[in-house]
Amino acid sequence: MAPKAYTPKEIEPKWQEKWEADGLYHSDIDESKPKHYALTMLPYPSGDLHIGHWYAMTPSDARARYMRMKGYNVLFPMGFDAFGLPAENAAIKSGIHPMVRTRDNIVRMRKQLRSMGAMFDWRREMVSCEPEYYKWTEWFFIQLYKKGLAYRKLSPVDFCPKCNTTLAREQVWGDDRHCERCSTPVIKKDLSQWFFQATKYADELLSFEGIDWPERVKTLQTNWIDRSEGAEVYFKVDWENGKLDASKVPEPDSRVTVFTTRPDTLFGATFMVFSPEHPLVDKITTAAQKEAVEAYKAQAARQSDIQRGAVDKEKTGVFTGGYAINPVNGAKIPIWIADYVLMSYGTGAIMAVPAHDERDFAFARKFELPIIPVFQAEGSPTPDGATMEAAFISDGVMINSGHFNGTKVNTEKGRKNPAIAAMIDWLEKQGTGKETVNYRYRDWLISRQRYWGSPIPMIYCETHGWNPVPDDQLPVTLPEDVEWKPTGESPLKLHPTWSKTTCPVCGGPATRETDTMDTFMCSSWYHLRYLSPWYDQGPFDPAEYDYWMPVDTYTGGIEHATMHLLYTRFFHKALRDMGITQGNEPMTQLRNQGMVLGEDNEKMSKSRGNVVAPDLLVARYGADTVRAYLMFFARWEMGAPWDSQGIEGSARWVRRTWTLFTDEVKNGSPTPEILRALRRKVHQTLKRVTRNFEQFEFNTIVSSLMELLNEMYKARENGAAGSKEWSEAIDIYLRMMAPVAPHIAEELWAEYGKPYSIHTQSWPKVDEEAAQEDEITLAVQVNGKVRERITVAADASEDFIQAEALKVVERYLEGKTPKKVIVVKKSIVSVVI
RNA sequence: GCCGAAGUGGCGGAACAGGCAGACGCGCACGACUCAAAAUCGUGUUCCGUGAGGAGUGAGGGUUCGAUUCCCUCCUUCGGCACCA
Repeated sequence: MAPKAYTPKEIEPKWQEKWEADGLYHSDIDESKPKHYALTMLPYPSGDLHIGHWYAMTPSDARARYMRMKGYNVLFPMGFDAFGLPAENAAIKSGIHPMVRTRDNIVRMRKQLRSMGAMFDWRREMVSCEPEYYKWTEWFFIQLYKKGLAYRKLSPVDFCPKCNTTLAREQVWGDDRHCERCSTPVIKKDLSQWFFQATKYADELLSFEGIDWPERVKTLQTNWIDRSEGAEVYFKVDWENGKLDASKVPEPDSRVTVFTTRPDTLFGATFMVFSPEHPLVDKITTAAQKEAVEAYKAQAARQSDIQRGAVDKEKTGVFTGGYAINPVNGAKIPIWIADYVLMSYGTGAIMAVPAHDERDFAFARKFELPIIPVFQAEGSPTPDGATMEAAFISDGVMINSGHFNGTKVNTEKGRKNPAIAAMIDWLEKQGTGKETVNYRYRDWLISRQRYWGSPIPMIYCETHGWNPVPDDQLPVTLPEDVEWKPTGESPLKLHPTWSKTTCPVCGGPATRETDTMDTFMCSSWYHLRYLSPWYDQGPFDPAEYDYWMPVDTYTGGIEHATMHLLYTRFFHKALRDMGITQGNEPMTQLRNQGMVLGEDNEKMSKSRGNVVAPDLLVARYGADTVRAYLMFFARWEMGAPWDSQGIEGSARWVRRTWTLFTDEVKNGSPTPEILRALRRKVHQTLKRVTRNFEQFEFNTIVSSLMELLNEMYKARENGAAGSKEWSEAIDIYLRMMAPVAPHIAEELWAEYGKPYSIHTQSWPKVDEEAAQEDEITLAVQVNGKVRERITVAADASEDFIQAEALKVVERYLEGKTPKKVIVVKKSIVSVVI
């Protein structure tokens, strides 16, 4: 009998339909089983499923399937992150409504997702642009607002003067920072926008206690938040020329606050630098300096922080004509503006200590400002500020610092540095400063001047200010009858009636917020909507929450390390403090996959023409082969360039499995050794594959199965087919293969008359005894070089092994007695002469 | 500049906890089958050397009987941040 042909085109849709019809992958609360919530990052419905989606999702699916076979009640949902810029830009170009386009794309992508044969529970699908979903996105906004975590403030944004709109960061192109649409250079503009106070949680976000996340992600988040310890110091500032009084502690309304990590160097502050955007600049600038200051401000406004930050840039700046009083010594120091001070970090103003800061040093030398060293290396001659060649930054003792002289200075930050501790104590006693922690992390800017996003459910009334839309009026839905104008103005703003409403307080005429929310807001809680997308009494059913949360395993790309993952953690913690969620973290375990590059080793992109289309691969090889190859061809967390030849190997493996399992069984008369060797290989493989699944080592899962298959071919040659050991091998092999290649495993399982479905079977148990070796080959080293090998019984004594080893390497011993012989059981004998 | 990850055959990669480097696969070579080719099957495939043997996991050093694995210095590539006060 010739083997049946392997026809994935028939087998795969057949099982996909049956699984669907049987609800095989429905996950429901079952208190009798431990739960496992496996989550993979949801796609943006761009139109077609990319090979990158497959690379992210199929190993995650395989592991979810493995967990299910291990006895867990597994939830593995899928949905769409459906709001966002591309759909809106396409609408402006083509006139097709984003909702129409997005829904079309989702229909197509759903079909493509189904072709993967993943165990998604489609009853739990969520789509973030549907009103049933964004109703709750709005609701969450209101909860955060009510908790005092949402606020409005003026914030500089990139603005295109020609299109008359703000631009997202990805819409600003090139080194000259021009508008994506009309190529006009962008400028910065202050707009009043909504923020979430994420910085309130900065310290807590720095703690990763109790979560198993990659070190890499933890480092990225830690660096992103960038906590630094120091002090704020208050300087009295002269903005009505000549009214400075050094003897008085400045009143809050007549002072400027600086943040410094080196308050111990305060005596060396010889000038002050403000960011050009600092609000006090206009007040302190004297008439004589006004022209120069205005010119400098205009020039700085055209640049981004990043351009301004270009490392080796020559220092520039302008004197304002204003002065400040150094609170420690009453010195009158000039105030400059310079673009190396950023409004977005600290307080936008610094005290400049040129003797001990490289940037301040360069600035002082260029503009001939005084340099006063305030500490020096112990026992060395005191440096002269006029002739110093570089800022001094190491351990030492304080000098030129009044009663602080002699205090030790080291390079530690914060109170670990005795000089800093002493200065902070003194500042706090004087009321001219206090210990402070500063973060690079900023509050989360929520507002987008765009149509295709969740509306911000706020209403503005002339008399009652901002108020949230009442709950019973949620969701605020997007109007459909809008015009797409290439002016860049949000259609919500242009709509004749949409923004007109009544004030929830007084019932008088009021206007809606026409900005929409950042789409990261949608993705900060989608894992909660999956729990019960049908639920309408709240964002999720608490019963489902109690059973499934937290997410046990979250998988996705590293590119979300600082944005999405940080927002989600913040969101969860904020909700926790409102009693909406429980526990400190939303996701217990995180794993990141790498990227599939094009065959040219470059990032895949349409313009490069190196995109690999999964649909074509499925048509040619079947989903099982594509899945197997994606798991096999690279270390998952690393990724690798695509290899269109390489997939042939996985295709061969799948076909060879098919051939072996459907081919005529030749009954033979195998020796007991052959059968024992077969069992040994089966259980050794099972042991490895189990470990590999636990540790996300997908590539070696497939290679172990390939090895076992090769071994089974040999065993069959030797007559093993038909034995009970052979049957066991088939059974265990298929169970191990099922998470990787679910269709062929199901088909062959049925072929053997085993009970449907293989995907509800349990994961096999390792027979440790069967996995043991009878004989062991040891390498024998002489002075670190492998010279011979010996094969001994597994239970051979150490003395016996040593004697055997010395016998075979006699000719390498040069007649000497070995100084030392080390026997490492099961592996090596090391002889030292 | 700072922080992080990674460097192993022609290629992707393997090596559980410091113990035989190169599993598995691609590619390539040779052979079988075929009129021929594809597919399939078999054999070989780190480098140098006919050989015995020698070298070898980015480079150099160290610890150790023994290092891809641990430590130090350096180089390269990739990612993040970047005048962060």
